[in-house]
Amino acid sequence: MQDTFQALSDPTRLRIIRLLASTHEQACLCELVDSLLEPQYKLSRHLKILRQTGLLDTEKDGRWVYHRLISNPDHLVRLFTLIAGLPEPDGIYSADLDRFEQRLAHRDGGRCRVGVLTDELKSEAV
Amino acid sequence: MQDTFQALSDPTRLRIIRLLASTHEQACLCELVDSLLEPQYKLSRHLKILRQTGLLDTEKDGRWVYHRLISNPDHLVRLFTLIAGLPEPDGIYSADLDRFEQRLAHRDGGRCRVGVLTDELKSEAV
DNA sequence: CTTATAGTTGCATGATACTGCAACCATGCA
DNA sequence: TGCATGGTTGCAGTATCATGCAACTATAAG
Repeated sequence: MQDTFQALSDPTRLRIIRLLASTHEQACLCELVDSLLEPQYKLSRHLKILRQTGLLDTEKDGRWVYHRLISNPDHLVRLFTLIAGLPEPDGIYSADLDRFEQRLAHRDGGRCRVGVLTDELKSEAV
Repeated sequence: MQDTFQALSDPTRLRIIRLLASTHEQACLCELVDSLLEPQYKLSRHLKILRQTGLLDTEKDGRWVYHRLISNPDHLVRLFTLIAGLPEPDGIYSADLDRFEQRLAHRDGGRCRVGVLTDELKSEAV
C-alpha cells in the first residue's frame, strides 16, 4: 500500500489522479498534455507508473490510449474520493480542470479525434 | 499535499501511522522500538519527517517524547481513518499492534516508565 | 558530580526517482 | 508503400532519500 502513496507523491501524478477523480472521466494522453501543459513523454511515463501501481486502467482505441481510474478495490475508490475533495492552496487543479473541460469539447462521439492542440495554439499566437 | 503522500510512501512511516491510527493512542520512541522492532535512530528519523510533514504532534515529558496523530485538518483525519481500515496482505500491522498492546501494559498511570525492553528480552533469551 | 538512559543528528554510502533529449513503435490514411 | 501522428522508451545527468555507524544532547537518579 505504500506503493500507492509512493505513486501519489509526485506532483504531476497527483494532478492526473485528481483530474480524473474530480471529473469521473477518462482521458487520452494528448488531452492530458493540453490540460496539464506538460510534455508528452513526461506524462506518458507518469501514466505508466500509475498503471503499474494499479491506480489506472487503460483502453486502447486506434491511435489513442484512454486512461481512467481503477474502480474495484474499495479502499482505492475511497482514496480517490478523498483526493477529489482535497482543499486547494494554489489554483493548479482548477486550472487543469478548466483546460480539461475545454479540451473535452473537441471530442466527437465521446472520443478524442484530435491531437495535441496546445502547440497549434502557440503557433497561432505568433 | 503530495508531501503527505510522500511521507506515507515509506514502509516504516506507514507502519507508525497505521499503528497510531488504529489504536488512537500516543507512543514514545521506546514503545515504538519494541512494537516495530526497528532501531531507535531509524524510527527517530522517520518520526521527525512525519512531524515536519505535519502528520504528527509531539509532547515532551521528562526523558520521554510522546507522538500522536495530528487532529485538525479534516482531510487528514479522514486519511488516517482510511489507513486504519486498510486491508492487510501480510500480517505486519497486526503483529505491530500485538506488540504495541503488550508494551502498553508496562505503562504506569498512562505514562511510559521503562525504556526499550526488546534488548533485555533478547538477553534473557540467551 | 557522575552515571545511565531516552532521544537526536552529522556523515558517508548505496539505491531510487525525475527529467530532457532523441530515437523508436504503432496506427490510420493517401 | 510511404507519410503523418499518437504514444513509448533507452540513455545520461542530477537530485533526493533511506540506512548504518558513531558521536552527541538532555534529563533523571544515585
